[in-house]
Amino acid sequence: MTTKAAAPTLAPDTRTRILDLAEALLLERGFNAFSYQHLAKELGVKPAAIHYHFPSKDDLGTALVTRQLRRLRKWRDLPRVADLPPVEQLEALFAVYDNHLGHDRRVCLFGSLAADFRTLPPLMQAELRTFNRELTEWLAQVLAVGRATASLRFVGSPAAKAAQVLTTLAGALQVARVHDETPFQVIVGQLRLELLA
Amino acid sequence: MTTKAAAPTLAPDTRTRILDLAEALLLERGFNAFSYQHLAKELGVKPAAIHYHFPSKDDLGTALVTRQLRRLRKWRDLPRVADLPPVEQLEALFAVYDNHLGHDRRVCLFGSLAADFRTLPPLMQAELRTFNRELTEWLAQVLAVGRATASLRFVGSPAAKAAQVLTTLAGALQVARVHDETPFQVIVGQLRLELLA
DNA sequence: ACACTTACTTACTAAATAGTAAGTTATTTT
DNA sequence: AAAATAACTTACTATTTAGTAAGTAAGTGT
Repeated sequence: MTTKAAAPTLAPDTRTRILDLAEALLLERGFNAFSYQHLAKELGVKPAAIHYHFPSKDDLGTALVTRQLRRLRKWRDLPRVADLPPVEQLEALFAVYDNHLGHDRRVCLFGSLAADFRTLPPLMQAELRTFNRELTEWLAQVLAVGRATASLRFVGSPAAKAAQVLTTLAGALQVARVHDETPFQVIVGQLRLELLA
Repeated sequence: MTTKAAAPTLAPDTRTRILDLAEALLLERGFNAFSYQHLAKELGVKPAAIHYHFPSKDDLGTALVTRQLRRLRKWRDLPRVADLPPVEQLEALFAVYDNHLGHDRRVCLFGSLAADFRTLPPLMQAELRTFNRELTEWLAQVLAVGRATASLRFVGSPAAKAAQVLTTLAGALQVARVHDETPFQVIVGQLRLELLA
C-alpha cells in the first residue's frame, strides 16, 4: 500500500531522471548532440548506469518517443481537453507549443527529430510516425467540428488544414530557436487571425 | 584564357566536391551525422585533404551556409525570377521546395539546421539567421505586391504571412521526410488554395 | 538464513572523432 | 632553372563514443 502514495512528485527514480534529462537535451540540442557521458555526468551517475536502464542509445531514443506518444494520448483523452469546444481545444494545442518557448525555447519532438530522421532506429521512426499521425487526426477532428459549428473557419479539407497547422507550429518553434520568440508569436497570431471565425 | 572556359560543368574541383557532398549529407542526415571520414571515403581522398580546404568542421559548415546565402541572393535577383509577376514568383518558390523532394526528399537548409542550432558555430548561426531573414523579406515583398495587384489574397501583414508560409514550407519537407511526399503535396495544395485569389 | 533481484560501480575495449605536423608531388611563377 | 605554391598523403595524437563484463551492496521474498 505504501508503494506509490504520499508525496506525488518527489524524488523521481533514476530511470525517469534519465528520460527527463535526455528529453531536455534532445529538444534543446538534437538527438546526435548528447551522449551517455553527458547524461551520466549531469545526473551524478556512471555511464554504465544508463546502459543498465537503456542498453543502447537506440533504446533510450525509442523510450523517449514512446513516452511522448503515451502523453499525447493521455492529454487528448483528458476530460478537461476532450470536453472542450473546438476553439478552446485549438487554444489548448497552441498553449502546448507556447509552453515550449518558456522552457528554453525547446522545439517540439517532431521538429527535433525530423532532420536526423534517417539516422534514427527503425522503431523510433515508427513511433514518431504514429505520434504525428495521431496528433494530425485529432486536430483534423477538432477542425471539422469547429467548422461545422461555425466557430472555426477555413477552406479545404480538415485533414489538409490540420497537417498544415501542425507543420506550421513545429516550424514556428524552430524559427523561434534561430531568432527569438517574436516570429513564433507572429506566426501563431497569423494562424489565429485566419482560423477564428 | 584557358583558366575557366570550354566545358561548363565538367569535373568540379575537390573543394566544390566536398561542399556538394557535405551539403547532400547535411540535408539528408543532419549536421552532426556525418564526419570528415565519411566525406573522405566517398570522395576517394584522405580526411586530411578535407582539413586542407576546411580546417575545421565549423569552417565547412559555415561555408555551406554562406554558399546557400549567395545562391539565394543570386536566384532572387535573377531577371527570370525578379521580373515575374507575384503569383509566378510564389510558384517559383514552391518549385524550389518541390525540387527537394526529387532529391531524395532532402529537407531545406533551415529545416536541417534549426534543431541542432545551438551546437553550431556562432558564424554559422549568424549566416543562417541572415539567410532566413532575407528570404522572409523577399517573400513579404512578393506577397505585398501580389495583394496590391489582387492576384494574391490573405489577411494580416505581408511580413507575418511570409513568415508563416516559409515556416510551413520548411516544415512540410520535414513531414515528407518522416512520412512520404503526400503530406507535402497536401500542405502546399492548402497554401495554394488559400493564397491564390 | 539464504537465495535472488535491483540498481548500480569499476574497469575495460574497439571504434570513430576532429585535428595536426611533416612529408610528397605537380604546377606555376620568376 | 630555381623557388615558391597548391593540393594533397602519410602518420600520428588525444578525446570521445557506445557498449560490455564482472563485481558489489542493499534490499526482497521465502
